[in-house]
Amino acid sequence: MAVKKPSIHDIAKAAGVGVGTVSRVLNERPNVAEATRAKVESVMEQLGYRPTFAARHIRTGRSQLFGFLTDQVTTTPFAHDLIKGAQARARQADRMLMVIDADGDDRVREQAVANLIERGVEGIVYAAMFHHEVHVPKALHEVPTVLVDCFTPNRDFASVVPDEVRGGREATERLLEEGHRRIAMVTNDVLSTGYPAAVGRLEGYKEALAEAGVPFDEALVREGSGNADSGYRWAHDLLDADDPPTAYFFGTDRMAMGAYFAFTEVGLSVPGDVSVVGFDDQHYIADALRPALTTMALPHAAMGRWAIDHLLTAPWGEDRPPPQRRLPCPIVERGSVGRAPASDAGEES
Amino acid sequence: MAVKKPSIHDIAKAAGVGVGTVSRVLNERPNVAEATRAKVESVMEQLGYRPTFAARHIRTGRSQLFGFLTDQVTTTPFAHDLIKGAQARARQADRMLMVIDADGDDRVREQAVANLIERGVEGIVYAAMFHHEVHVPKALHEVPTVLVDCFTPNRDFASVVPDEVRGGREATERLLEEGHRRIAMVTNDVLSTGYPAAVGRLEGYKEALAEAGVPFDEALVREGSGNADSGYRWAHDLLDADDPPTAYFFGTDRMAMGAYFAFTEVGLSVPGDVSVVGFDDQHYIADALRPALTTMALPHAAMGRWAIDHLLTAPWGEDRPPPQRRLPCPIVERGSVGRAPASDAGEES
DNA sequence: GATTCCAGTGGAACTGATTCCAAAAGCGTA
DNA sequence: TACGCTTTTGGAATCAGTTCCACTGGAATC
Repeated sequence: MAVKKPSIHDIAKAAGVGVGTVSRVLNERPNVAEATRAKVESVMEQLGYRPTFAARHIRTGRSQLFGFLTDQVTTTPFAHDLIKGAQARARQADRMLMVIDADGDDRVREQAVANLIERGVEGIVYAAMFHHEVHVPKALHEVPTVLVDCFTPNRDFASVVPDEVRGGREATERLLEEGHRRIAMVTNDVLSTGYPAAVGRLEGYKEALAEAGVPFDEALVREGSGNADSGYRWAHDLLDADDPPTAYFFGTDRMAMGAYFAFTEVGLSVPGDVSVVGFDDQHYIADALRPALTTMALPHAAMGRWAIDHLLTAPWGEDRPPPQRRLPCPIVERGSVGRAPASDAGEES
Repeated sequence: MAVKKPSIHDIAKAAGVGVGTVSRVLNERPNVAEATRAKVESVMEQLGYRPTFAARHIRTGRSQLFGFLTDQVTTTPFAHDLIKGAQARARQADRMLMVIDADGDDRVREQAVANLIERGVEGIVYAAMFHHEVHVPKALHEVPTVLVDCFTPNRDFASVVPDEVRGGREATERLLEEGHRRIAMVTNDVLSTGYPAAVGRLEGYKEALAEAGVPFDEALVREGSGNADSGYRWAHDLLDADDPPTAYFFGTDRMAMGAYFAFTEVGLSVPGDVSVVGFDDQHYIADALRPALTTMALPHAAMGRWAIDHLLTAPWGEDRPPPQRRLPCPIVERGSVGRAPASDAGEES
């Protein structure tokens, strides 16, 4: 059977040196004679030596490890970008990531945090899959923590979330820029949920209109539910109006997709007849639509990166209020926004 | 500043017992007097004791850890189901998962494997994001490994992949069952790639036709490229034929989505006029289409589960050829398959 | 009353690294 | 040749656990 893995002592014996010397070679410390270093290295090579990380960890106290915990059933394809962003930053700092999907189970969640702490993580990223308020395991207070795409009621953790208001504003501005004045907005959830993604995007929409001097018209707003069906229905509903909108801002790409079907059914073309901006940049959908959908990207990778970066660089243990960071949602230009019909264009024409 | 974390020795001293006793309590070993156990536990509670996993690992040699390595830029939302499946199985066995996205970079990949080995992983899952042949870092031979959704040329690793042929067959059978006889098939990639997903699904399509006694008709097959545009174009192309198909089997859901647009444009309704089956079960698309798309699900969660299960239970070190497992792609019935028009129905009617 | 037996316990040895101190070796200069 | 540096080296102590062996003391058996 496989022989026991060699330890630093085996290497020392085989190379005829002391363990200290082997350790020095391993860590590329100075003050090792070139000949000795070569000798030790060749012995390591020969015996197929691999250092045991756990031993180093226990002695130095450094685990070089971060925990990454996602909080609930992730029916979204978002998780991966978040993880990738976090991991990229972690790799730069020579750290690894332990990913756990708690899958909406509170016991699993608690257990996961305990496990991570026992494994000595230097910090934990707690990521939600959509922007909302969360209640986290109390054990998180034992270790540096950053919340991603979520926040606690009393803001007692650092947190990084998308800037929904600004996203909504910029989406609307893009449409105004092309001369549109009758711009419909379908929220990505009912407002009564209080979700920042629903409330904030609408808020941004209003801000942009106000700034452009376009009066807000209640009749152009619908409370959607985020899915394709909802987009389809509300699009038809808005199309039935006396003076239908020339542009649509949907709170999700999925709703925009549903709306595309509605437009196709009534013979309207995008962006010739109507312009559309989505939200989320689910590129599998946005890229696949014809024409491809212009949409606001959620800064998942950036949030993941920010979270790890904060864990790496922030001074922990001090008591000042933890930062609540908002990251912008960049617009992704594809092909669904066009000039407003001349008859409808405002003062710009 | 925060006081040093208490160790097992601190607990022993505080509780007035030996370290051995504390260890016994910690591991719920027998032969500890009830009073002692209670005393020790209360002290642990008081001092906020957390065992240090690394120390246990180093002594017992058990890391309770698996590595999960994805091999390239994962533009797909698939990764997450795979991870979830693997993690669910790992949790059952009280193991954790270290996830690394190598992102197509060979150096990162090598480095990642080395890191995982140094961290003492009990095994590594190497997952591709689409079914194809891969070349893996040689260091993987040092540790039990399972390949997911991929395989090596000489089959020297255990591997678990979707049963593409069977998936293609069952998708086609579903259509035949409803009386369709002119069934188009658009492959999810050009066949010259040799990808099992492209070649295999077509193969299954042919098998199903043969079994049903329906002659294979070259004119009903197109080599697609997987994306929505490709589906849109080939659908129009097929619709232009003298005797257009009554049913379509697309190698990806995205192509099916593109085709939906084509059907809408020419005024055909699904499933009344044409039936459609997709592949991949990208539910964000499949659920969002109207009607929702019937499609074949890739067994991602099942593959992840199988991989960890194999690592946990297979006898390692023996030399028999590693298993090459194929898992079925279950059909997900939604609403896009209907009865063939009477005029077109075969002997079944 | 002596002899087993065993549950309960303490603590030394060990795991594989790092760290640090003391000692050895090498080198230049007086 | 002796002296003082610096460089190089060996190895004990340490980290936080587990494991195992030896030792109690009380109950059961003879």
